[in-house]
Amino acid sequence: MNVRSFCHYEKIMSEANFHRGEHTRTKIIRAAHDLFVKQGYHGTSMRQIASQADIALGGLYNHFEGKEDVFRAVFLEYHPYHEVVPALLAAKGETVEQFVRNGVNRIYEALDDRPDFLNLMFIEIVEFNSVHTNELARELTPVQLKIVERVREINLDKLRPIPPLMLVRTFLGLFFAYKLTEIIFAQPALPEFSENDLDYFINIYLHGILKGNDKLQMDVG
Amino acid sequence: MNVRSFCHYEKIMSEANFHRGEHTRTKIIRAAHDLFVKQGYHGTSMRQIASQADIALGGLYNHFEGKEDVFRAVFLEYHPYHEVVPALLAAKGETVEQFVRNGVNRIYEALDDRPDFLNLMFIEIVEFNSVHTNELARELTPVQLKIVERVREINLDKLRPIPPLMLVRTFLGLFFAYKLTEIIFAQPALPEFSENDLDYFINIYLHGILKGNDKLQMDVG
DNA sequence: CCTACCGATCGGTAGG
DNA sequence: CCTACCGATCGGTAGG
Repeated sequence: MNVRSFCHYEKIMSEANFHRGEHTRTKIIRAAHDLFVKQGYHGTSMRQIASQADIALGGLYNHFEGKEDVFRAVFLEYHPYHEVVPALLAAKGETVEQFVRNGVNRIYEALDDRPDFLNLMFIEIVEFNSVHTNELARELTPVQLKIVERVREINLDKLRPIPPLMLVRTFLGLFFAYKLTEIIFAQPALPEFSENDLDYFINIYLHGILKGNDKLQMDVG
Repeated sequence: MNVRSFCHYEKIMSEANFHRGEHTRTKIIRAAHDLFVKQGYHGTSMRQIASQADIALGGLYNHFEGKEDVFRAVFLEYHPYHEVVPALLAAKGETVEQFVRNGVNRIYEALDDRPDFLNLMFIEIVEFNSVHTNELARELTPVQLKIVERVREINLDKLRPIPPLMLVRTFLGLFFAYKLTEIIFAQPALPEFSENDLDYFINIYLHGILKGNDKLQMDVG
């Protein structure tokens, strides 16, 4: 939880008030998140957020400096890295293939509750020219290093020569490729893509990073 | 050019006026596109669009029913499929690898002038819940079939068993993976990613779809 | 009668 | 944390 530096007028605050304030702030962020991913940034008004969070419009400004500040908090609080980084660090397996499949499963399950996590990133890119994304990238540099270290611990004998960071980047790219092409190709009227579509992406990726003629353990293709 | 069905009241129109009207419509779409990709949908006002197109606000409504109608026209006119589909159909090569590399180059060059083509798709997804994307997907079904036919003409001996449509989908996913992870990982303050980053994605993809132990002709990894 | 626009203004809402 | 407002601007439309 952040320091409540947004409360300029409160010099002294009781424990009870502090927790009440934190709770309100959390309510606002959740309400704002739901509205932003559904309606976009400019499409969502401060009045809607206030109403959804069960406070008056003016009350928002006790917790946030303005609309962009609300979005920034939502973005930092709901960014998928909260799920993705622990999943990457916790992934286990004896071979690279097992590691990748385990990592995919962990991430897939962690993001399953939030099918619209991409919307948050898209809003940030189009409405704020990725300024918060860049801010986050700077802050997460040590985390990147930690992940790279973790990758180096794996037995990479069977891996083609690919820099660890590029390995992580292409791995995450897998999900973007899958999700975005699903949106592009999908036609709600027609029968859905089969459920093992993601498997094609995974297997192509695994064949792509592994050496030569080893057959994958759980190949579907 | 589309039929000007938006002018319900026009029963007869002279050639000169028709072309003047078409030109104005084109100017509006270009102006709106530039503003939308820079500022988002709700972030762009009809007044800004009119101003940028050098006409009065009221004049917009002689060409479009409203703001959403303007965006729809921009989306259909500037969607990357205009560049991507011809590039895919025109790709040449004697091996799958040559085909893929040629296709990548054609698409890369065609989209080079429009680094923000993703923004248009992102706005559509977050602001309109992909309704225009779905509309487009339905209209482009025959085009999909044409591309799949084209893929079948290629010598696919060296290819792992992957359905042609999945081949096309993962191929396009390549660009999304590259572009989006570039945004996520990039830090303007730090030295840029090297210029051959895309090559890693391409080579992983090629290794991923091709059989066994064949060495790629132009491998960098 | 038409097309292509204008200046002015409508009812509501924006962030603060 | 609320009520009561502000300057400005929103998308869209009026008559001419």
